[in-house]
Amino acid sequence: MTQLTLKEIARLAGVSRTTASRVLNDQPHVRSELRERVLRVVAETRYHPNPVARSLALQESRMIGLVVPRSVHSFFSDPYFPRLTQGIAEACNQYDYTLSLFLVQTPQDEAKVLPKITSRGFLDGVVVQVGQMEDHLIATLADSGLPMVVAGRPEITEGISFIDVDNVEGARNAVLHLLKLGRRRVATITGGLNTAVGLDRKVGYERAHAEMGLPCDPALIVEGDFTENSAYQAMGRLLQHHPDAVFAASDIMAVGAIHAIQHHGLNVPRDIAVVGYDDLPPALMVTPTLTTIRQPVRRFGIQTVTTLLELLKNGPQPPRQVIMGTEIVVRESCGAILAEGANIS
Amino acid sequence: MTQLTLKEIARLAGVSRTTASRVLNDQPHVRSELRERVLRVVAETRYHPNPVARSLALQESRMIGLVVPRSVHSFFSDPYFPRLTQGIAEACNQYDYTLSLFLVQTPQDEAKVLPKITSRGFLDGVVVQVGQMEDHLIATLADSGLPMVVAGRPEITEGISFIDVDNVEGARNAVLHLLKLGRRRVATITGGLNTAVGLDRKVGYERAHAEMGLPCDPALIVEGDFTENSAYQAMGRLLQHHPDAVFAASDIMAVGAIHAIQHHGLNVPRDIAVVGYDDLPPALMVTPTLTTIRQPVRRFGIQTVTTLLELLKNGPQPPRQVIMGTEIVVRESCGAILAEGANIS
DNA sequence: AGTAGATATGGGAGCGCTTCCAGATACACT
DNA sequence: AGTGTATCTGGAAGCGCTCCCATATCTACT
Repeated sequence: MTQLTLKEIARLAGVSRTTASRVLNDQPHVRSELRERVLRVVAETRYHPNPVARSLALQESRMIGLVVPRSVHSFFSDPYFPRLTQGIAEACNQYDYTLSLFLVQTPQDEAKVLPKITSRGFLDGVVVQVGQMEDHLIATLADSGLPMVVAGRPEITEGISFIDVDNVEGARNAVLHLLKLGRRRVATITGGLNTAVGLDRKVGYERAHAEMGLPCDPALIVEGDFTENSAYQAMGRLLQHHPDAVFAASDIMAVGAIHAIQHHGLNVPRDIAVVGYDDLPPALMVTPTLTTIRQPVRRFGIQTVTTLLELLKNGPQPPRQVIMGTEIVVRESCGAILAEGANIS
Repeated sequence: MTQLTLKEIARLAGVSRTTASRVLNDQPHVRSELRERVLRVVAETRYHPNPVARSLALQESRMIGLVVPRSVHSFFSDPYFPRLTQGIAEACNQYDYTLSLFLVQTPQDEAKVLPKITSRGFLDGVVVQVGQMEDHLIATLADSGLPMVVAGRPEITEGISFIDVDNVEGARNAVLHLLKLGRRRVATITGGLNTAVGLDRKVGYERAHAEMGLPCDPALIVEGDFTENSAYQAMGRLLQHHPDAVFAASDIMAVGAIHAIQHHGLNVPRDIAVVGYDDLPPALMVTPTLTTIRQPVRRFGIQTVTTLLELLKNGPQPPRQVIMGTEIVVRESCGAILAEGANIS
């Protein structure tokens, strides 16, 4: 079977390449009779235009890249990355873009992959998942001129479009939930305070107290590092200060906290209520099941793409910075469900 | 800044396009003086050839696709997919290929995405993750002529290259492990027996018995469907037949089985030893920690790519079918670690 | 000095598509 | 019939690269 090209289609339909091209691109100035003839030939031969040639001529590839830097690799152990990818891929399908994936694990990868990403004409735009200490990568991409949207909050936001989840608001709601259930000594195990996420969630904790007109006891704030073990340790220390609730800045840490509480012979949620953050599978595996903050990860991915596409459509313009909300998922560990009021003691 | 092209580079270096191209592609027939001059200009201008134009001229894109059909979406909830992707991406980086991702979730997606995938010149080859009932997709891709490797075992293997993990051997080792620890009433909770994986693991169970010259008691074989709940139910039924060990065809099911055993007041591993399959996070979250079969998922992804690249290099040829081994991860639930010999009762 | 044979060089065509633009055709008027 | 306008049509150039092939240059011979 001879290689199918537009020229061949045109020949078969008895028209010129131009006319055939017009038909394929739904352009005017083609007699409906010819249009039909071309469409029939296309259908019969199952012809599809060569996207590479098309990209070259149009100077746009209809491809966008997703760049995942090495520091994000913790994400491979939680469902964040797959869900994000799913959202992004979904949006790409919808808008007829192709997604290509760049996992940058080593500096060598970076040296190899970055030039490719920024090569003219290869990608129309790029989504970069923010990790830690990736200013360099983001800066390089930013001034390559390639349209870019950052998923997460980059360290420098100047002139950069990004989508972030409102960690302050999420944490605030978590803590507010506990306070409204009548808990009055609400502790927190923070994430690493060298990360934006860790800091934001701590701010949310403080803000909730301020809103309710309650003081924050510094003894009830302990730093963890997002691992279960760090939270287990942290909870051990917290217990000396008799909290009646804990907000852990991640589900994994919440699990660590619950284990610590239980090993001290106390009951969750009766003695100490717990709220986590992320709504990952561990939240359901633990006993009692975990009340937590769910992030709209899939929608987040979609948002990332739609924002990028807007950037593409409208050319260079003021960067867009979108902050998305969260939702609280109430389960057993906060004590809201099992016993109404009885817990307020 | 004017658009950089090969022509421009050639002009700056005072040579022809051809010569410049030769230098960039490490081809002979260029005086070393000229070569250097060109390289210097390239370095100064940070020029990188336009990959799209290159693809068009070379008739190869150096892109491969990863196609994930809708039925694989359970994979989004376990780390299989991220790890596979990681392996694939790693290999792509190494061999200078770009990976593009196609999530085919709906029939509409399929209609939209398939023509794109099979368009001439767009992808050099494709890796298809096998799900359930995807013969159609695989068949379509197969006879589009696009070089293809299937990750997993497709329903029809005729003329198709695929990489699979040896589920029979993995299950066999799991059960052998239990038998060698002296267990004599080893039950199994199988996966859905309408899936290749479910069937293979059951065959492994039987084969282990055959090898040891032991009979299989049909009462000790119960079908689950890979969910925790199905295993919990199954285990309940199994208990009436007094097994002293259980091989569950997935970790999730092993967790269900352990819960059931414990709720009946029995001890794992003393009364009943348990071995799972997959080595997913739940294996570590449960008490006692789970002995299980680990799949080489990342290496699996890499293998998938190297096989595809061989196919690309050597042209159409007999399909390659690779079966990869597994390894057993011994933890507490099988009783091998805590008590040597004491369990043999 | 002359020539075969190797080695360098660059013009030009081609990859498959889009699109400008000039020319052809149709239609409605005076 | 003749002009003007709207509507079609297709040749040709161009997107940025590779590579064939004809030509130019350089060695090492006789």
